[in-house]
Amino acid sequence: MPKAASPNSVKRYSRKGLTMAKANRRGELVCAAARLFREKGYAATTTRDIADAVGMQSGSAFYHFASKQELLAAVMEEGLTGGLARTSEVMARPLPIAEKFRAMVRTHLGILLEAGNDFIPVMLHDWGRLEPVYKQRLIATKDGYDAHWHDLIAELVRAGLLAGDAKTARLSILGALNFTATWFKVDGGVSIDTLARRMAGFFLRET
Amino acid sequence: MPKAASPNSVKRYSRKGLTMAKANRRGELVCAAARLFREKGYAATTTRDIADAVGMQSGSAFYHFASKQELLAAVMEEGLTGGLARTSEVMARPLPIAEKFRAMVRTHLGILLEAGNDFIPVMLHDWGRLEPVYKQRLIATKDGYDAHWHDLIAELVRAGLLAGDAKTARLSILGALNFTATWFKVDGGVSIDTLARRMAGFFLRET
DNA sequence: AAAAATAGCAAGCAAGCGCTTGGTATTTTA
DNA sequence: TAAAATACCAAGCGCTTGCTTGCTATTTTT
Repeated sequence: MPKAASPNSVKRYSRKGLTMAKANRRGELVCAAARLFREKGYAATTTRDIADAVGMQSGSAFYHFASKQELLAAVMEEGLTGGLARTSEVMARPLPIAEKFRAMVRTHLGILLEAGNDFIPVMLHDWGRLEPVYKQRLIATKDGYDAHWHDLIAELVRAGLLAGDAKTARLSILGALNFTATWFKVDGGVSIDTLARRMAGFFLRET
Repeated sequence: MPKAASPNSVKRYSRKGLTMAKANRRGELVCAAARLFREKGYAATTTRDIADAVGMQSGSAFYHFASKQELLAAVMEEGLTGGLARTSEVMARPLPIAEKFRAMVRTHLGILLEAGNDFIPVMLHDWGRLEPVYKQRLIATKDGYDAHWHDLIAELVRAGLLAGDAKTARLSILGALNFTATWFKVDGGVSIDTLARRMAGFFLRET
């Protein structure tokens, strides 16, 4: 039985070790899925929509992904990997803590709002639609992400630059930042840079 | 042709003029739909799920609602009407502005997090799945809701109790509050009262 | 008491869904 | 250069979906 060889899911789509979406057909599917999931939601997006968006027959997408769930997981993993990389880089900068906070706010808003960055918004909106087995595969990366914010905000509270307890501060700040994904429009008059400066200024207690 | 008379959609389900869900069969459908839409999302919830939840045949729900979209609109309208009533009552109280802010934060968190209040969370999550014609019917109520927060926060900024410009403050605060709907668990150790006090304290600049 | 309105049930239809299958052209490896 | 792997296409299968239809039992109105 010469069964067709399908590499289906264990497949690198990177260049020089760095995650680089859209480098091949599989990456195109992930990007198209991310865009459509963000626009219409996971459940309301059909696998035909996604295949059409990259000029494929609807069944052909299942050569690259075993299921629609695996595609959703790939979208979120792309977002988490890219976001964690950007965030780690900012955290490693030798900056005064208030400046680091401003840079982190700007970076997080970039991850959420910059054109083409649909991955994390999909995760924020459709995390509940991802089956538990796929969630587990992402939680480690997700925790690494949160840890950076945990450390950053704990230090800001200790320095008296944020009010209240660290947990309330973290949940409030990340809630406010994440919620921008639901209302921010690229052509809405305010740039990401400006929004980041204003929001950081709203939270920080300058001394 | 003795066409069956179906009152479908123009139908009051109130008692003594006050919106009182679950008072009749139609109200039961709205509440069941709200719970299921919140748990699984609008698109992933079937009309059979909803009918089953109230012990109806799947087709019978369409005696009360012309379409699944009308059911979604009814869920959101129930949330907006109830939320606006609670919010207006708080705004009318003769309180010092900082106390009024604390009361508004508590009320808003109640609308989002109290058991059985699934309506506004559905609106926050699935607003994008509502067809434009239904959106327009809700926007007036939605604006009345926002106006209260607009006035409240403008006054707080003028009084020096909130930092930054009023728009940034409003978007940040409402973002932080609304995002609690995605992570708050009733059995998560912290009560709504406590959370409200902490979040209000995080935002306010006490003088 | 007749008529009409209310609130369903039982059955099912057409369209759309995720996914599978058998095959093929091209590229890569042995 | 033969064999194997890659990256699809064309067709369609079985199931689920929102919604419709014809009918009936009960309550309300005239």
